[in-house]
Amino acid sequence: MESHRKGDLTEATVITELKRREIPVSVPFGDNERYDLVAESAGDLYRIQVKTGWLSDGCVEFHGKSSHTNSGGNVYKTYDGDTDFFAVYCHELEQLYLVAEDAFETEIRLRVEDAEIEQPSINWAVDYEFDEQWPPENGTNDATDDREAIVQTLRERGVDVIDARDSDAPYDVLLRTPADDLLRAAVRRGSVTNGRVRFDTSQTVPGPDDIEYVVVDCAERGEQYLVERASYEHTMSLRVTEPEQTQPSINWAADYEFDKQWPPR
DNA sequence: CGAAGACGGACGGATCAGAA
DNA sequence: TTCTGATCCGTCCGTCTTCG
Repeated sequence: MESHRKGDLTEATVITELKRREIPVSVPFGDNERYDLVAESAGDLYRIQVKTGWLSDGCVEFHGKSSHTNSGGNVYKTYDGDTDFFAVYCHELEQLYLVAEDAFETEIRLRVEDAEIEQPSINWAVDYEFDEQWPPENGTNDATDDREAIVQTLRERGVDVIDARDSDAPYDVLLRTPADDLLRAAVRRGSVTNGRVRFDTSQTVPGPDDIEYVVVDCAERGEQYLVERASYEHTMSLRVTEPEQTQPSINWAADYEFDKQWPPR
């Protein structure tokens, strides 16, 4: 079967699977969007890109990238931020998987058969089965756990941190400088996507009137970053690898490492 | 060192718009 | 009407990196 028909079949199958679970599904008008479906859970809308998974060496494999050809050859583009989840349907197994867009870079293999050598890095397919992943967690408990862990790490650095969790204050913590100043800060978990440390810059992060800093903890890089809230307006990411095109406006993660920024001048 | 994951690329197919 | 380039897609494969 040619690729487009197979893709259509997969999309139809995924819609059927979602409807069978009584999940509200919408299909964007036209095919100009980089997601195929919108699914609703508890009032939240999630963009879903449907992918066909194929069985290879005991793994369900799929690509989280699109490719096309131009005069310069092949061009590959990831769905960086254009979708929330990949719904992967494997026709051989008749199984639907749900993988978060930020769970990998360009490709992931979900192991369905036992590996000859057990490795902690194995992505077991059962962990990604749709019913295991849906509904997406709203993150409330995770956020609390994250904040505690981040605060703990800050204290291990010797920073005097006052946790404002139980207050109504817009900030998460107060950071006491060696000069005895108290700085209002939000703490957020960061993750590496396409060579950039990204963190939540949505409306849940207070504005520069309410906080002075955002502490970003990136477990993947084992690093904490200190970002001045006034240094960005809406979005912010920190470059960890060289981009294809160098730009003067790049925010290099190394410049924001906590130890380099603390204490603030 | 070997196995598995990650990454990048080649290739084939379809559709559409614009130019010749 | 035909051709070409751009924009999508899925499938397959080679190579590099990581880890036990």
